[in-house]
Amino acid sequence: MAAPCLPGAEPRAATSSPLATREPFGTPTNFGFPKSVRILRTSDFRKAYNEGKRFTGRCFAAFCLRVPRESDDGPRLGFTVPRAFGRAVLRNRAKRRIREALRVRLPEVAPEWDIVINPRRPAIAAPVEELRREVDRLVAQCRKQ
RNA sequence: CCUGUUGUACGGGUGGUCGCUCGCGGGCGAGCUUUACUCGCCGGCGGGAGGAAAGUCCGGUCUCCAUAGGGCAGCAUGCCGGCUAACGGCCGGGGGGGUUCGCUCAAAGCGGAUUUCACGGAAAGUGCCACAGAAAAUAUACCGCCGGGGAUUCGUGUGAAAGCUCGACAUUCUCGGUAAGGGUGAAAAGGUGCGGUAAGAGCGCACCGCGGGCGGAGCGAUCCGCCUGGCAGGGUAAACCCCAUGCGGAGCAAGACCAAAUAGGGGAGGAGGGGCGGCCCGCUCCGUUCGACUCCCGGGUAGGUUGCUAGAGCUUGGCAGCAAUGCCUCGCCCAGAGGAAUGAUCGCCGCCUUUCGGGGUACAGAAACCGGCUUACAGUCCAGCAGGCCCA
RNA sequence: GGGCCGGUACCUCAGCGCAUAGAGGGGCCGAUUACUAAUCGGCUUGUUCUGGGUUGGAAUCCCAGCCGGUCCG
Repeated sequence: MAAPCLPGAEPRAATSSPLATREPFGTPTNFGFPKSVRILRTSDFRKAYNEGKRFTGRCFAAFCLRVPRESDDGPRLGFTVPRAFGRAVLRNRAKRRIREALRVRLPEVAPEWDIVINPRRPAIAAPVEELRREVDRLVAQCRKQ
């Protein structure tokens, strides 16, 4: 493979960050994931589960809730992995892989969304391309206009 | 050299890109009159999972409840000595059991190697011991053996006979002696041998075992020797229990501070209630006028800071000790998150495997912190032991 | 961070030191019926979760482990 990573998803995202220098094999740059864009409160999780729109894939289920916000610190993201999913190593791996796949696409999502992700078992071993495809479908639903 | 096993050390390396979190110092901006301080943004440097972080089976540190106090109950531990902050852990020693080898004709015994043991008490008491067996815990009825007496039958002597005398390899009754033997059973009231006897028996003797005493060695468990007693008396305490020792209870969601939330709203009960745990005592706080506390209705907050990581810490060298470990010394700072970071992805190299396309690379993720134990684990290094092959 | 409970046939369970480890359901075979269901008769099945230990003897007692469930803060 001459250009092994990111066949389709990468180029237009990079344009939104003028300071980023383009690396030859780089994934999109300049997309942090600080605490301010994470869902941290139990009440926020509750609301997303009860009122959010459900989006189901093979590797995860997502609950998306449109929240009116005056400031533009959205969109926000949260993860829930139950104990029944597996041991701690597996829970962490599933969560981290989905988070990284979604992190680089976050600027495309409209800021008014709260998204809660429930990973599923296949996310532990699924190839990266499959994860990116599912993230594509999720982002398409919550895209910025 | 290969395989197995036990212990020990390690448990992929390197580079690119994009992130997360903590710390350090820098620039810019804002709050403030300025310093200080706080907040935001930007880029820089440094740290960032384990040997088991796991299971939560033990022990502690720490915090609050009284400076953690007395008794009962409960739980745990249980040969001896040492180590340790402590332990149910570790080290060393003793004793018992198993396996194996040697001495020996063999057994017993002795010695070596290896392995294993929750190894206080069954002469404080209670319970239980199926089946089999005469008997399963008080030892003694039964069978058997032996002796005395009687009856039957037969024989013998005498006699006319009845009967009497003596005897028997027989059958049976009765009185007594005895505990050697009695198919069993996991276990049978010391064992073996000789003597002894009507038959027998520690009845006597020798050796072994056991109890008691004395002496010696050892800190001690215990070992060795001598004297003495004919023998105490089954097993089971991972059955109840007894003895000794230890344990107060809860746990970082412990606990402390700040902010927010207010009204001590309405109603009913009410002399006791809380700290306090299974119970009692004791201590302490609040209350019986101004009403503690409990219940119901209604309402509010469930955010931040701290505890939070420099420690029974790691490491270099030396000394003491058989060792566990301790002491001295050189150097080091090594995660502190909080819906929970420590990652994702792409190369190259290493290792294993291959049907030459490739595939695989263990067990596993800190949650206040330490010391153990246990369990999981691809592969690699070293050492010990066992087995096999090759060379000399 | 703590407490408690369970694991026995394919399933649901009983059994509390001396059993050939049972019951119900299921399954299989046969009878009945034109056929099926129901009914009746017979048969089938255990590493008692695993590994040690105590005992003469363990599903049962003790220890360790594995798995599952549940409760409290």
